[in-house]
Amino acid sequence: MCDMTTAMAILKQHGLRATPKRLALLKVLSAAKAPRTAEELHAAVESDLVTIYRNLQGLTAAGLVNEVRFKDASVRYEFAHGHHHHIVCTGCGVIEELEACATSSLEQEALRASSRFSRIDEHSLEFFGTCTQCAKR
Amino acid sequence: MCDMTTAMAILKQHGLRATPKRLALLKVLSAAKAPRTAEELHAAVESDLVTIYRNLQGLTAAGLVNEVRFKDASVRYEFAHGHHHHIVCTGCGVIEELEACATSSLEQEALRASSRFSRIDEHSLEFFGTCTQCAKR
DNA sequence: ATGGTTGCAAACAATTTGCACCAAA
DNA sequence: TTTGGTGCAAATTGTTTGCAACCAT
Repeated sequence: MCDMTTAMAILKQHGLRATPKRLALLKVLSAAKAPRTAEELHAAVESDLVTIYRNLQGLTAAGLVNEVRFKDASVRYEFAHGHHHHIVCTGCGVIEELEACATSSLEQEALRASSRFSRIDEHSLEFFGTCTQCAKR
Repeated sequence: MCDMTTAMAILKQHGLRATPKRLALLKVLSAAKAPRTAEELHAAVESDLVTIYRNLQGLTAAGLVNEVRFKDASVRYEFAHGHHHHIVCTGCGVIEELEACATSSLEQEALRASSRFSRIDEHSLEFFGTCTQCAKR
C-alpha cells in the first residue's frame, strides 16, 4: 500500500479533494502488482466508469499515477513509483514489472544517430515474450 | 520506392490480389520517410477509409507493413524494412527513424531480471525529445 | 457557501462489420 | 467464374463532455 500521507499532500497540492472514490481508486492501484485497465478498476472500486476515467486523468496529471500504453492497444494504469519497464507474455497476457532500466547509453546513442534532434527526455520500452507457464505448453 | 516484384510475390503468397487501391497504398507507404496515420493515407490515395483500414490489416498480416503505436495514442503505419525505432518530437510531432537497434544486451538483462519469463521475442522502444527546430524556440 | 466531484445520458473518435456489387486471376 | 476487394451505412469500443445534483473543505 502507498504512503497515504504523502498522497494526501500531493492531492491537496493539485487542488484534488480526498474523496472516497478517489482514495479507493488510489488504494487499488497502489496494491496492484501490475498495471490495470480502466475496466478492471471499474470492476474493483464501484464508481461510475466515467468517474474512474476522470480520476485517472487527475491522478496522472498530479503524478500519482502513470498511464502505460501497450503495443496491443490496451491502456493500463499503475501507481507511480519510479521509472521501470514491463515484460508482457504474448501467450496469456501476464505482465511483469522490471526493476532496473539501463537505457541511458541507448539514449545517448540514439541522440548521436539522430540528425534532427537535440535532446531526448523520455523513452518507452516494453518487452514481449513467453512466461514460464506458457512455455510449458 | 519498394521492390514491387517482391511485394507482388508476397501478396500472391498471402492470397492478396494486386489491386490498384492496394498497390497505391503500398506505394505511398514505401515512399514515406516516416510512419503515416490511416487518415493521412486516406488523404493520399483516394480509397474509402474502410478500404484503407482493411488493406493496412492485410498488408500488416502479410508482413509488408508494420503498425506503430505511439505513446500519444496515435497509430501509424510504415512500409516494413527491418527492425528499427523512432524519436518523436514532443514539440511539433516530427518523427525520425533511427537506423540501428542495440537492445540485445538489454533483452538479455531483462530476461535475467525477470522471475516469470523464459523467453523474450520482441520489444518496442521509442524515444521522445525535442528536435532542433523546436529547440530554437 | 464554493468549487471540486459524481452519475447519467449523450457525444465522440477511431476502427470494424454486414451486405450488395465489382473486379482480378 | 470464382473468390477476394470495394464502398456505403451501420455497429462497436473506448473515452470524453454537458449538466444537474452532491459533498469535501
